[in-house]
Amino acid sequence: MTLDSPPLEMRQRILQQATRLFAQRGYQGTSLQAVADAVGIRKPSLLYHFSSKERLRSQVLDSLLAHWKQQIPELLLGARSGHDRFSSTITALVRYFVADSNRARLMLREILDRPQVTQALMREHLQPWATLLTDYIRMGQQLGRLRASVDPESYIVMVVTMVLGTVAAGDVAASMFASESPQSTDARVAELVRIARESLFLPRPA
Amino acid sequence: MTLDSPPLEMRQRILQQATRLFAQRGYQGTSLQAVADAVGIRKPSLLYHFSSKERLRSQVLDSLLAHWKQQIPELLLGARSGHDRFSSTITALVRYFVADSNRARLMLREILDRPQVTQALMREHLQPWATLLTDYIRMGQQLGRLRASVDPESYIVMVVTMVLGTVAAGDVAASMFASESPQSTDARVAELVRIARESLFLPRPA
DNA sequence: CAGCCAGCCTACCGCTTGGTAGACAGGCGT
DNA sequence: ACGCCTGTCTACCAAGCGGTAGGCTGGCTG
Repeated sequence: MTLDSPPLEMRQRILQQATRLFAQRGYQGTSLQAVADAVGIRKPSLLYHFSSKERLRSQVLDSLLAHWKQQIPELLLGARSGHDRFSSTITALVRYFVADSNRARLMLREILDRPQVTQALMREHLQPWATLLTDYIRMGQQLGRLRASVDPESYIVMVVTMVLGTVAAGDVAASMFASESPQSTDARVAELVRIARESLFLPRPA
Repeated sequence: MTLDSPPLEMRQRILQQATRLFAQRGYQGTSLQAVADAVGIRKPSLLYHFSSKERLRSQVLDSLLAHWKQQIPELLLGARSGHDRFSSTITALVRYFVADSNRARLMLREILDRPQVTQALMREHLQPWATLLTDYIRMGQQLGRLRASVDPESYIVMVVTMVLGTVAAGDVAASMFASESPQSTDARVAELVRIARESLFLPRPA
């Protein structure tokens, strides 16, 4: 058989489909057969590239975190003022997850399925940046620009939780309103940013 | 064999264990065998009470929503003023999920696993109360007590998302900070309430 | 006291699962 | 030209799955 199109890195085609399926149906809800079907190969061919389902999971996760590890620094170190930092950070965070909601779903599922493993992963990859952000907040508080009542650590965690939750579960949660509501993801994201901003910054002194 | 202790409504013992296991390991990740073991009976005995795994799932969910359908009205209709209503509603919401975090985990898992089915369920059970809450917010806005920039529907959805996310994923998300951080669930809940309040109410005119 | 039936059991079924063994095809270096 | 090695395949396996058939037992009812 002749291949007219290049194989396009089978490994990455598998990772892509596995990411999608794990995010949508969960790890336990996705069979290797289903992944193989989605890619268009047989199951043993899949197991040739990833020697077990568990290894496939961990490499799917790795590829997601690698993306982060590369993008976070430039975003966080780019902005100048406090307001700049706030909006650039939060819009980058939101944009990353909105661009492909499977990222949020996958992350949330891992948190639910394997809390301890995921804890270790987050600590390893995110801790320096998280503490950097809390430092910024404490600085802003001392300068009198941010509310003194903000608990920096909890605030960061809450914002991340909001973003993850909104992207992964927003549409469904929004269905508690009438079916023909004009509510969109954009509207919810806008409200998220508003909530995050107004609960962080002090109102301008007149 | 003699039964010295009364059977204590086997159905509910099963529902209880199934709720716990579905919340912790997910529906697909929980075998009927595991549920039967947790209860202390054999698998066919379980299937005598719930004729299929799918039916067990739906009745687990029903029992959770029934709790809501009973508690929500009294909480929402009890409070008087706007501030009363805000704090009583949000603390009731938080307390319900904090009391047993499996409730939040289960809800989140259902949202991820079966978005459409869960959408229908939420609409059916929550819609009247959700719209009641948005009415309250709009009233508060016209009275000049709540920020005009609040988008009522999105705001409600965001608060619910925050509560669910905080209870179900808070501990794990908090691990992005150093292992020996003194951060507790209580601290995060307090910050949640602060965020919700400060982004909703207008600051007191001096 | 006889019969029934709710409730739990043992034994089993077909099917899917994650994973393995081993054949085969094509490209590549020697 | 030859052997080798990468990548895919068919065929298979044991284990676990959700679910069924049917037997036993003990308490309630006629």
